[in-house]
Amino acid sequence: MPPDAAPPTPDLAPYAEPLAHWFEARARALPWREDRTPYRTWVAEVMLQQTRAATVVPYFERWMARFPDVATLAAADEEAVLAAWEGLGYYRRARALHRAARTVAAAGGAFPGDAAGWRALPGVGPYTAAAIRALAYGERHVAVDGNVRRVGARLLADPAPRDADLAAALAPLLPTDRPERGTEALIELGATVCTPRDPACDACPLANACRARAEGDPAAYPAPKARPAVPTRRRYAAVHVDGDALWVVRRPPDGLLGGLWGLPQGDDPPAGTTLAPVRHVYSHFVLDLVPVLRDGPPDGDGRWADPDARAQLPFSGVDRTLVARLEADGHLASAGPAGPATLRP
DNA sequence: AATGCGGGGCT
DNA sequence: AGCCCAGCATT
Repeated sequence: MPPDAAPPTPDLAPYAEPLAHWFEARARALPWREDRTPYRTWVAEVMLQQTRAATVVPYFERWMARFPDVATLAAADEEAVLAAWEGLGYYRRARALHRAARTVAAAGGAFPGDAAGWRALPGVGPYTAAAIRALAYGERHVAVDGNVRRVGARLLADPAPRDADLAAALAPLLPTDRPERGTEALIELGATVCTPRDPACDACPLANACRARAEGDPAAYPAPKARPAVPTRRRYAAVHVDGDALWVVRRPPDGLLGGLWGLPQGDDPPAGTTLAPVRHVYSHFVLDLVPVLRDGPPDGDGRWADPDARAQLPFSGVDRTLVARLEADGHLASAGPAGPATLRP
């Protein structure tokens, strides 16, 4: 071998059992791991799309208490489903989960029997389908998510590996018995040891096989993605108040915050009293939302929401912030713990 | 292949 | 102030 050639791809098979044992000894106790039914695994994997496990845990617990099985979920109102999802983000996931539950229920309540069936459900893509098959059914294959992509990129010292190539290259890491331990171990390793910055290689069961570590700078893999700068948008929220009620509208089902309720927004300033703007940071833009106190009746479709209704309806983060601000500044009555809400010292 | 889609935790 | 997360749907 020439002296400047890259080291050969490591033989990973000897690491399969150490990896599985590492997982059994060190894995975090997460609720969806307690009872690996297809329903629980499916709900967890959809919640975990682009969302950290620690964030998901309380949502998953509440969800399972509220919608313990697919029939219960299918029978629920979309409003209740979105309310249970409020704060988790990417609300299309909740609507897809709900639609898929109704599809499954309409088919007699049985989950799909093969990969193609799972993949056909809304909200189930390549990763989620692979994860459900591996984790809930024990099928032997690697599900490639962001964690596995990073672990694999470092293990092979490949700046931008393709998912299919990675699944094949990492397959030898699945143990002979209960291969799902290996699949989940790779995910767990990426989440807790092989982290994006400052990986804990001393704690890694694969350290001796890792080409990126041998090179000296494992955090250099995978290659960082260029991200466009996020623009700032100024928009206006119409504030109509009637007693303790606030006028709210439902957002269109698709698009940003689809299906959630909130104050009517527009690109142009309506007539009225302008209040201090509320800033909210989304992934792809920064919103400066300017509340405007309006006189007269609202127009268009919507409803009046008193404090109780505001607690029940699904709202986005910025609308929650806005309502809290209006209440704190005395523009809107809140639901006081005792006595009339409008009573002020 | 590129873009839209949340919110939060960490550095 | 970035970065990125147990990704998917759409174009």
